Amino acid sequence: MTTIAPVGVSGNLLLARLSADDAERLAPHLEHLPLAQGDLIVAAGDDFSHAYFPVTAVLSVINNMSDGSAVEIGTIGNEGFVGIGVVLDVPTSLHLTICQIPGLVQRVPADVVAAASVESASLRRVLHRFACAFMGQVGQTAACNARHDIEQRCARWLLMCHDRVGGVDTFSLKHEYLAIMLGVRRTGVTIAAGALQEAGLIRYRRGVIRIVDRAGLEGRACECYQVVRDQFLHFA
Amino acid sequence: MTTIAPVGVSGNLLLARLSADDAERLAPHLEHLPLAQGDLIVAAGDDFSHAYFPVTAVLSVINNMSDGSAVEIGTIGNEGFVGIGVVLDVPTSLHLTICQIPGLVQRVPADVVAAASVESASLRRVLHRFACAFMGQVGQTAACNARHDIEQRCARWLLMCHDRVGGVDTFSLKHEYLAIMLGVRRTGVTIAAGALQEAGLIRYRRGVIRIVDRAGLEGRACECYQVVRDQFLHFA
DNA sequence: TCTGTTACGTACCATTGCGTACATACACTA
DNA sequence: TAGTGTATGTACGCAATGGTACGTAACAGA
Repeated sequence: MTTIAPVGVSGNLLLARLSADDAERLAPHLEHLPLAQGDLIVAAGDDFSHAYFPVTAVLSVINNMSDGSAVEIGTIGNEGFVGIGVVLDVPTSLHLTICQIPGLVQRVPADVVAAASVESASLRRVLHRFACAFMGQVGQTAACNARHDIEQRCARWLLMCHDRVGGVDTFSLKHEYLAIMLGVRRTGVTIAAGALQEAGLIRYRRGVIRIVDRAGLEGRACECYQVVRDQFLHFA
Repeated sequence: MTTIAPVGVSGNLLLARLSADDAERLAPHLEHLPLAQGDLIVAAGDDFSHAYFPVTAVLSVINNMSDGSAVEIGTIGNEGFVGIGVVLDVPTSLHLTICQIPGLVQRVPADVVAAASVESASLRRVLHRFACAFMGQVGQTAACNARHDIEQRCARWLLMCHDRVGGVDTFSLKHEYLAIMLGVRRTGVTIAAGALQEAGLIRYRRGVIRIVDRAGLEGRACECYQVVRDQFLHFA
């Protein structure tokens, strides 16, 4: 049981935006949790035990296919939370959510969040608005998967991660995981990432990527990066 | 101003499921509206004037791209409604929504639905649950677009339409529109539809399609059809 | 019945991405 | 410093799809 206080500028942006009153509803129940890559947040079909508010971790919301493959439909970092169903009276998660970039999350028991969002219109509003923004992200991803090539999507994904790890240019990410996220072959990512590295935009070293030229990367990414970012800013 | 009464078995399934009390909140404001193919429901960035409850019409929620192309991210028929933002305190629509299969819709002014869903937990619950189900559909579509080929997606789309037009085997649908929905070339749809027709599953005649062998069509569709349908049943 | 329009069918080549197999190189450990 | 596991790089044939152009057939209206 920890307070919301120590998170400071690198805390979860939704929590940081809450009124003192709303923050007080959650604070006694907030729990810090370090996550490693691959850690399970919630499985598809399971009930949410908590709502998760990433601080430095980046989480992937994943749609599993019957053939065992998986495709990421959305990414959630410190700008959002996992557990939209908790505030929509739907206890069960439709999707698998895992930790993609290791880091810290805060979590609050699902029933606390559910009750608090029933009581407080302002809290409800913050969480509902994120739900809409996330819906926008998933929709943009659907279109992106239909129309954009691997290199563009790869660049977009790296940018979205970069935004969320909080000023750090280097983070851990294997080609193989990125391939799963994008729903493409591992070698497809190797080729795309190779092109981005050749252009001097990123630097790969055995599972660790460094963003070298962010602006250049934005130029290679599809519009979806900007669209989703603008939607979040609009709903913030 | 019409009542909910005359819709009968072919009415909107969400409205039909409301308690007498909740139905009474909306009934005085319900308005019937016939729609033609292509009619605009709400444009991206516009505020919702109404929430729309399809009866026999099938609506497409569309993500526009900067190059002018468009990709459908979800389909809404008599099992749902358009205007999730209305009940989530987000007045603005992120997406373009148009009528894809002509038919009847019912609509209620946005402020009425918003107020009613604040007052009634049971109404809110029905609408929120649909919002989650729709999120599931959009997510499945994102994965589908990444992994499944045109013929599978084509079959899936036809089945989803067939489910929603209420027992009618024949409906109006040009290859060109379907191509836009799937985010593929028009000739790609022609080839896929040709294969389905060759197999005796459908019959095309200048913009009018007839579902001949529904079970066969289900065999050609990707898993996404069943997944989305099961999700809706689960949330109904 | 003629004619124009529209929707569908076909064809061709370029490109992308898949599936697979295998080679290389880095980092850790002994 | 050699060995080992793992992450990345490369290669090749094939299938799917894109972009484009053009042919054909059904329907509508004159």
